[in-house]
Amino acid sequence: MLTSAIPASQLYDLYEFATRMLDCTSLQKVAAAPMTDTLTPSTLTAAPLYREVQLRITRALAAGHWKPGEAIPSESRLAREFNVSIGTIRRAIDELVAGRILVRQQGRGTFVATHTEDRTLFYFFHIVGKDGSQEFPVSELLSFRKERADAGDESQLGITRGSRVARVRNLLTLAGKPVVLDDITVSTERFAGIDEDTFRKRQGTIYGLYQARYGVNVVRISERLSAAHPPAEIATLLGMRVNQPAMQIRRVAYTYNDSPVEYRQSWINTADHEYLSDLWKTAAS
Amino acid sequence: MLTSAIPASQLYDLYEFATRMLDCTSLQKVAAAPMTDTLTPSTLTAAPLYREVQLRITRALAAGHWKPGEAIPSESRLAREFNVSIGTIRRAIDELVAGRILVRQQGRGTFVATHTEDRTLFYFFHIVGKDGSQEFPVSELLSFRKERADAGDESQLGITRGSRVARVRNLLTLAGKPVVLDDITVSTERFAGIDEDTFRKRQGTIYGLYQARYGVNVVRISERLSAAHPPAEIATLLGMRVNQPAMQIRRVAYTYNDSPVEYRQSWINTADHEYLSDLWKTAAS
DNA sequence: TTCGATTTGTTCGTATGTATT
DNA sequence: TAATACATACGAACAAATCGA
Repeated sequence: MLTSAIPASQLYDLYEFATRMLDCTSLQKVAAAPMTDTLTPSTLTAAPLYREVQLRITRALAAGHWKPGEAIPSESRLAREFNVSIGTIRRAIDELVAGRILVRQQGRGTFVATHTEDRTLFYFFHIVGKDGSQEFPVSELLSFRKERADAGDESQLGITRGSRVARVRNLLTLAGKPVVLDDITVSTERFAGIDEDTFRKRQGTIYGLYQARYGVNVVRISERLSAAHPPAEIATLLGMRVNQPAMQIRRVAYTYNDSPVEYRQSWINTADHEYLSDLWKTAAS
Repeated sequence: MLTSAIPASQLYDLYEFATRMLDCTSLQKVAAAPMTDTLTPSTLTAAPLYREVQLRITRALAAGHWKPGEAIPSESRLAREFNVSIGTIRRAIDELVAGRILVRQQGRGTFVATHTEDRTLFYFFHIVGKDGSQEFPVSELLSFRKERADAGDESQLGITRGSRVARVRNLLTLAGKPVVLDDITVSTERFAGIDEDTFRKRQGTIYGLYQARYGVNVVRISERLSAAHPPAEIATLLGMRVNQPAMQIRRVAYTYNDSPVEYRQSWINTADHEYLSDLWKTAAS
């Protein structure tokens, strides 16, 4: 859930935003302390300063203050606004960049990451050919329904049972073969007015749709995989014989502050494809 | 997920990234430049200074200069040795810490990560109960053989066909039930004198054994998952009925410099357990 | 094309805080 | 208590990329 009390519809300029944050932050004494003076050990700093800055930037992102694809204010500007050194700003942004939430570009600025870029796609899409080839999936909408949330939705999405949800069935094709069947559930409260056409006529990925049209920025996913025999209906859709094993994935997608926004149950035909879990090649190779 | 309008030529960000890193390796001349002198901007430094430092620290680790569990020299000492500022040293170490290769402890020092700590175990072990519970597996050695490398070993481990390998079959039990069957292959060249007793009488994890006894530090793994019917023999070992689906995992474990050291084919009984892929909860939550 | 302003990237140095021994 | 080591924060200077005049 969004921790900020600021409605996303409202727009504040940065200064106003910063002051408001100063007012409503509980750790205000830290930030309000005169940084220009020598750092008095009065602090009681439960958290270091860069975490406070990071938290406030994250809150601004969650509040939709800076839209995906847009630049956030420059480091020097943020340093002035928050009254901290530019090094502290960089430190705060570092982790957001590492978490693919922000993207830095030398000479241009720092931007809110979008789901429209190639490299972010394979951060969330892990199906590759058994020969190791990475292909872009072709998406086909199979069905769209509006229903009431069940127990599973309640536990995975943190919404109350009986609230309204949209369920989308989507088929992904790789190299002409059906490979992934997704059953997607989202709350229609968060995605107000979502309908079949929204999905059908979208450009790009589903997470790109969430981001561009609803301001919901998926920044992290958690997946649980197992092997099972899919129901006959699903086996057919995936072009599988009955009694052939498939991989089942249950995914929860999160936006800022670990707030769950989408629950997705998938079946994967692993005849020619597999799930790649590559625990990050860091630069420390 | 995506309409495949993008040419396949743009696919490989990872590849591009890896290549850049390779270039880094080939920039040895830079690293060989006398760091003891004042840093002349003459360098042709394609890579920044902190990368050079990082590379040299990594090389020292790979050379077994500092053993797992031991402290590396202090930041101030390293700064003197390399004749760079302490900030540059910290920057170089940052990524190694993020990659779980080093561990910092305030007031104590910076240590080479070991596979004996609880928290590092679940970095490489992803099987959890379907209720989300994380248990410590009990390991049982089923067989040990020495053979010649086949084509699979050649491609996965980068060793020549016909060279000597050791093959270990290992069963992992969780909460009293057999869940994971591992078929492990390593080169006896890298693990000289390895035998059945080495595995049987080890303390702790297998990667802990590699680390403590052979100085081989596994720092990264890459896994490819699919669903299949296991052979009857394996189904029996896992307490599964025939024709019941299981998850198959092919894992390559790497040490420093992306050098492969172990190839492991696993079967998972996903009746009560599943594979957890949790793309890092960063502190930026 | 050149130039200058802006923005991020790198490196240095210093001071101080905090945890460990 | 003192010394050591990592953690945080500040600031300065310059490099490199970008963009528009």
